[in-house]
Amino acid sequence: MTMQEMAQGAAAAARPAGRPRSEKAEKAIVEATLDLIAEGMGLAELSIEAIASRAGVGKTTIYRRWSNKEDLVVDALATLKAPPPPVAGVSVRDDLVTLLSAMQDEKHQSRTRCIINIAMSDADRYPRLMERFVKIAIEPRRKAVRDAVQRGVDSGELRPDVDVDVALATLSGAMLWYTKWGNDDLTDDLPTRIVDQILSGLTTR
Amino acid sequence: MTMQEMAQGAAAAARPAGRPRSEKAEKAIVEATLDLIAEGMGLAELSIEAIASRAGVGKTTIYRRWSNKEDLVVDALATLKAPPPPVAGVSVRDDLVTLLSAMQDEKHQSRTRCIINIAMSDADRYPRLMERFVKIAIEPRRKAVRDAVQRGVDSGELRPDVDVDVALATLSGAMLWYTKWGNDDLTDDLPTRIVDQILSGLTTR
DNA sequence: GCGTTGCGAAACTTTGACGTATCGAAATTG
DNA sequence: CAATTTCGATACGTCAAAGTTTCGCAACGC
Repeated sequence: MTMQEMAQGAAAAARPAGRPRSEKAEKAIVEATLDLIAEGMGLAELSIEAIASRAGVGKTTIYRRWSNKEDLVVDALATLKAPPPPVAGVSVRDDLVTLLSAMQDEKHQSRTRCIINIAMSDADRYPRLMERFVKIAIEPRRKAVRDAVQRGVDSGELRPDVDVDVALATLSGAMLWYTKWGNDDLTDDLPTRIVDQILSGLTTR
Repeated sequence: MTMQEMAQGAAAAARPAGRPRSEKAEKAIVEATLDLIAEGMGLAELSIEAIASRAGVGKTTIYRRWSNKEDLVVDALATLKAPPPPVAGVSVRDDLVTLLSAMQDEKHQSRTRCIINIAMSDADRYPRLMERFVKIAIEPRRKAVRDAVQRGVDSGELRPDVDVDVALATLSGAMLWYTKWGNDDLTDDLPTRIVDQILSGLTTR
């Protein structure tokens, strides 16, 4: 074995000779998949042929990489690097408003709308997909809100007996509710109204 | 026309002679449809043949009554008479706990699990179905919570500046969140914890 | 340049559900 | 009993999508 062969084996991990797989095609396939999901297509209706057509790619090129639809979707979703929702600053109230506003904005960005659609519609079926999906998409957002609330408890800004889990469910659930069944009147001040009302409570003081 | 013919015409609305349609078969079809939906089958995967098989019925018997899948599902869902969630009593807090507890219980009853599954998964596609579905399943529950909150505002138990819509989203959304992504630790006191925390707020007093 | 492998396009087979038709049996009216 | 209609079962043609194969061309290593 020559030194060149050794170096090649280590670096390229045994390039098998022949035309290398197109990185561009792979990208296009993943993009097309996410686009179709973002447009509201459920996993059941999502067809390989639609993906191939949208990506301008032959079906062969897809099947050479993924053996079935679920594998492809798993990988596609994995590329949605959970952007740690915009980090926050000083007051709990402002942090929460920032996080909820980000959630609201994401409903309009087609790329992250995937997350909502999949999570709401196809979560139960496709359990294998869900495991990974929760990890990459749901958990970071959950953690961001949870951390903000916990920070408030630690700093004394919030009551020490606050149930962080319930607070998380309340805040995120409210945005979820409006996203799904709101009357399209998702005004910009909605996150503010939600946060302020949750923080101050409903009862007369 | 004899009197007998008249009476018969009025009572049976012109029975056309021949074997009458089996009420039992009709029931079995609707039941099978709801069962399959409750088991997590989406409308896309739901097949007429699966319904016929489950109901122990020929496909003919289905197609004789409904011309397509959507019509059948609409009628099936319509049989889920929205049970006006258990009426409430005196304090807003108790009323809300009652309503949220009812929501929690319904997640375990397969018959009403249909509502959640359909609402979350197939709401966007099938708009014609949604119109009727919202009316019979979503709206009554929404109204019950909203009324309870409004009652509290009117009685002075809640602050007069409470945003009823936001309160509704907060309460219902929290339960929705737990139902969908909760850690299975849906303890019986969850509704109590949610209501109490929303009522009292998070900030130190 | 030559062998190898990937490419997109298209043809192909298979699968599963749709919706219709047909069958003998059963239920009902007259 | 005769006519009519529904019953469950099954077979049928259609269609959409899955998944496989083939083809001519392109890209890479040697």
